[in-house]
Amino acid sequence: MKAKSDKLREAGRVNATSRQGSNADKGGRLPHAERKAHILETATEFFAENGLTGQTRRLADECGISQRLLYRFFPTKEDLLAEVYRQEILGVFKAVWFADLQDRSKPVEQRLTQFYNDYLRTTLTRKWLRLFLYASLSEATMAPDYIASIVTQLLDVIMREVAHEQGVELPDDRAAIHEMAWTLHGSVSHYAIRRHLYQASNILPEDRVVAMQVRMFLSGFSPMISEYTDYLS
Amino acid sequence: MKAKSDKLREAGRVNATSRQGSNADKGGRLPHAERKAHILETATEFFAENGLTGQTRRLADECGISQRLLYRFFPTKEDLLAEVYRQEILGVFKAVWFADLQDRSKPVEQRLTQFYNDYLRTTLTRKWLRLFLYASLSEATMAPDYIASIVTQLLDVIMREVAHEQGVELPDDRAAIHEMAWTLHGSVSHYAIRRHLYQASNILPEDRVVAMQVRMFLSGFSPMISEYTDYLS
DNA sequence: GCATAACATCATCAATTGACGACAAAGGTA
DNA sequence: TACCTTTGTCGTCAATTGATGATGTTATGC
Repeated sequence: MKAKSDKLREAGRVNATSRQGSNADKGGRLPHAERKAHILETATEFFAENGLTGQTRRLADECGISQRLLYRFFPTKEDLLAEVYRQEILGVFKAVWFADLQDRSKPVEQRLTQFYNDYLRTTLTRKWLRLFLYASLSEATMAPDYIASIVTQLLDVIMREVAHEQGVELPDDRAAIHEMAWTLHGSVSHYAIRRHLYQASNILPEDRVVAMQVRMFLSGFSPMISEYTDYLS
Repeated sequence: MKAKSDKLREAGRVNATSRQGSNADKGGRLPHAERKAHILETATEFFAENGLTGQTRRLADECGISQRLLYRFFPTKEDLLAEVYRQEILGVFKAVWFADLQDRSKPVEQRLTQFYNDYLRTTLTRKWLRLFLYASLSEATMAPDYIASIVTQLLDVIMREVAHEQGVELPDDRAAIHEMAWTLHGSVSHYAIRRHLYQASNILPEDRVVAMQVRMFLSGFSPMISEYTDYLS
């Protein structure tokens, strides 16, 4: 196109100003690492909205580059998807959560509300949830075991801490312990799904919902354990 | 290409012979209504597994018919998808649930466990969940308002019945009431998602999980209401 | 039998889509 | 300036995909 080639030529003549200008909208020439990072960032948003079947041409449009250029950074679309998943899905879990959840100088109700407020804000975002669901629905096994492992460890810690503060003894069945913790964890997760997927309106603010759910979990904790152990006898 | 046209011709012959051979696999000639029902049934399974972007040719293969025949029953793929959604997603809610949930001759714990056991078995199946999630993720607005309306009414009934049995007064805020009921409803729903989507292993049987979750909800009901009303003062 | 309508397939089109070779432009270096 | 590496685009291929006209095939009424 004439307009585009004119713009490029002009950019070559006026060095400093045009470079800064094109850097802002990623329209100009970029070093390898920077361009790749920009593609990954855009691709995350793109696939989260359009699904993993979104087309490379439209992604290239969103990036403001030609479709061919995508293949200079990623050999195939599959590789791009794998990289997005690795960075944006697996890379958001914080190690500090484990430490904070086990800080017994604070009441467990405070620890849980703080954790789940942070979890909702940083992990259960629209972008993360939609990508995760698209990946889970597709047969492509994008290593969900890693996430399962992390969440399982979180559930273990939560149950141990609550049981300790309430002086309740946990059953031996580890699957049962996890299922009890899922009562709270799943409730929070489903709230996020509702909010970001079903476009539900008229929803209370996050911190209010978390406070209610944590309170209910702690109040029902001992009776829930009883329901399980009573059944066995 | 020669190879391709040969393959197609051979496939046609094989189809013809096998059709005449067995009528049990819907391979033969069928009246309009029967064929349409069979297509819808197969399409539900097909799109639930492969997503709404699944191709009409593969669906036709699953049906054991030619791709062209699909368009004798549905003008476009969109129409087929809409019909699947209408019949398999919207058509599974039972009116009897409302009556049973309000039958005060039985304790509310029994009513809730019975309802959610039935809900899990008949509605939150793998097929239903995957289709519903695919539809929710796609921008295609497949009338989620209808489902939202039904679920909202369910939540209203549940909260009213529990509050009545426990002698607790509900707050005025309808959004808050719904959010409290979602604590249980979302927890059960997320259990189904885990089971059918994440292929989670080592999960307790459904009735045990429902019993635990209902028990916890009832035990934490009053403290949850307090958490809400206390905050307002 | 035979006509007719319904059932079903074949062959194909036009648009889409992942992928890639050829080529141009920009920036650094001697 | 001449040269080379890196960045970027154009044009295109082969396979896929939704859709449709032309054609074959079977049941049913007369």
